[in-house]
Amino acid sequence: MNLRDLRYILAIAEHGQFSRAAEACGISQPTLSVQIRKLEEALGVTLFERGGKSVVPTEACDRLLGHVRGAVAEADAILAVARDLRDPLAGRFRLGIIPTLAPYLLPLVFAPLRAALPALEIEPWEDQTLALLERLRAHQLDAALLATEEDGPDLAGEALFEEPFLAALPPEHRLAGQAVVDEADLAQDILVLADGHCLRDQALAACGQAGLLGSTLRSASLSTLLNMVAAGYGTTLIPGLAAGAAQDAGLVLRPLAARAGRCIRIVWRAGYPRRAAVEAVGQVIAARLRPFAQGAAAGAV
Amino acid sequence: MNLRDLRYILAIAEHGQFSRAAEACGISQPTLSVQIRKLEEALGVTLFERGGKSVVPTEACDRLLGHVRGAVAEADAILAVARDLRDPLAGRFRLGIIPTLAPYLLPLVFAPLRAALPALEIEPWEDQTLALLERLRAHQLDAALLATEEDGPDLAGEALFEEPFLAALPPEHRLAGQAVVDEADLAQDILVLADGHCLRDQALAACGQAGLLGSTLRSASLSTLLNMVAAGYGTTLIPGLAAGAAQDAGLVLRPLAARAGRCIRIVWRAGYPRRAAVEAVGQVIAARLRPFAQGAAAGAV
DNA sequence: CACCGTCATAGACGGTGTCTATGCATCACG
DNA sequence: CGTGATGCATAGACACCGTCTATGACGGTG
Repeated sequence: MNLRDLRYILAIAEHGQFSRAAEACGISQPTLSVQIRKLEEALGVTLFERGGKSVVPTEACDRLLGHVRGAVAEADAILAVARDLRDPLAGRFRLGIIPTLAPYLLPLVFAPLRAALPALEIEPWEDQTLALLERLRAHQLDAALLATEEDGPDLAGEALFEEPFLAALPPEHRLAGQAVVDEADLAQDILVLADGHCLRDQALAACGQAGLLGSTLRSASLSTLLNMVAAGYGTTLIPGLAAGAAQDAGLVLRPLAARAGRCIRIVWRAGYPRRAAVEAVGQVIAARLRPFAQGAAAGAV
Repeated sequence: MNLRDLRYILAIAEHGQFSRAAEACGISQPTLSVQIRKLEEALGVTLFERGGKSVVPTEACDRLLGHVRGAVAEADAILAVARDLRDPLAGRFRLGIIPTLAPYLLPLVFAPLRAALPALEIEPWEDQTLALLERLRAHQLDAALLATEEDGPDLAGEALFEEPFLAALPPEHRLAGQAVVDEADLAQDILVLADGHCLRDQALAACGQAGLLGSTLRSASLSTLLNMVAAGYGTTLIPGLAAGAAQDAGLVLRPLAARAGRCIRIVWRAGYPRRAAVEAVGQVIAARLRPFAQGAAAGAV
């Protein structure tokens, strides 16, 4: 039995197919067939039931899979720690980012990150909070940028910066004349994102949950939402970093009376060995965002 | 990196010496030296500080050792679990059984199965033929006991025993006086099971499909059917193993002139890897039913 | 009926883990 | 300060095994 074999098992279990799994492992399909057969003989256990088109893990395989994943994860940890010992700030770094943050934050921080951490190959991965947490726990991400509060005892997090919310209005809207908009006033015709976006819940919470009735329309993306508001379908509440995009869409932005906002945090697994890399990435992002935070404190972004 | 290499690391860490560690691993000392050096080069980390007499793990090695132990422990767990799973006559065995067979067969074969295959945890699953075939193909059953003929090329089956049908009559019925009942005579007032039961189709086929018009009432279960017949609503045709239950309900049973009956088969997926378990289960059931088959040949069950 | 996708099998090749033989460094000791 | 003992490193030979390409068997599909 070999670590390589274990990775083969995981690949087949994931792809449900020998050929795809072989491709994913970078070997030929016959090689994979032979290796799995040898492994099955060595273990004395049939791992997969081959039936024409489909390859289904046997119950025996299911009972082994946990340990297989464990062994592979530990092996990966060894490699990661070794790399970290050579140079903590080098290697691939998979960073999850929520969709209401990624398009506005990444352009800001990508260059500074490359400059400060040239050896760190940052791979952004954009998805909603729950999906990111899942991938994080599955060791498919090294860290994630989230706007939610706590994530369980197996994860750790650190606040990077505060992002105030802004009222986004069509120019002709009755509230556009005010210098500051009260959150409760927004609630009457607020448009929110689709389920799963943390911004949706936060926007509704800031406005006292009222907007729910008024808006059956729930946009899948923030940019769609901005265009909907620009077309006069209602108002919305946007994160500060999206101010530029909102202005480009022709919207009027106003600070909120109660200064509602969200806190962007970087989150990682509690046992993650490359803490230095997480810290460094967090530092760079927080440093890049500091001028914006001061601007927000002054009431304009 | 290799699981073998990881065991080498642990051996050296334990013995504090290459030669002893090599001996413990069953390899020569030069081999161990070479392998560790290669591993150190691959990881880019010096693992042991060789100082003349003493071999001391580096700090880097200390930080890796936990993961190394973890990986080796998981690998050992895989081997241990596989050893447990090696016996095909052990573990869960999900056996589908049709409703017109289960209540009468299970009490007969459950004890013999436990006696002959003590490590096999048989989980009966009672449902109609089509549902069982679906679950079988979906890998949610290991095998099924059916009374139908063929099931497609992706499945295989083996006959276990023949089960003759019997005419079941109320004692006061006009046919009750006959020693043998002709199938066609039953057709006039036969009651049958609801759609989906294979016994329904087989009973109608045996009687020439005639009974369909006479009986708008279609029972959902065989025991309901027996009670309906006992109450004088008609006659019916029951599988031999239900004879006891029918007599308990106060019915008169008569053999059929054309000796209609059904064949109980055990069916499994063509590619199912635990053939030995299927064979063993089939053998035990067939052996238990052999005395009944002789009794049926003599005309009474 | 031919074609495509899938897994299994066969034979050839190259890498690598293993061995034995030997060299080198360190340490104990007379 | 030699000398032997002990322990790790190096070198070359060999065998195994993981890999490849080519091909076969099987099932589904146009």
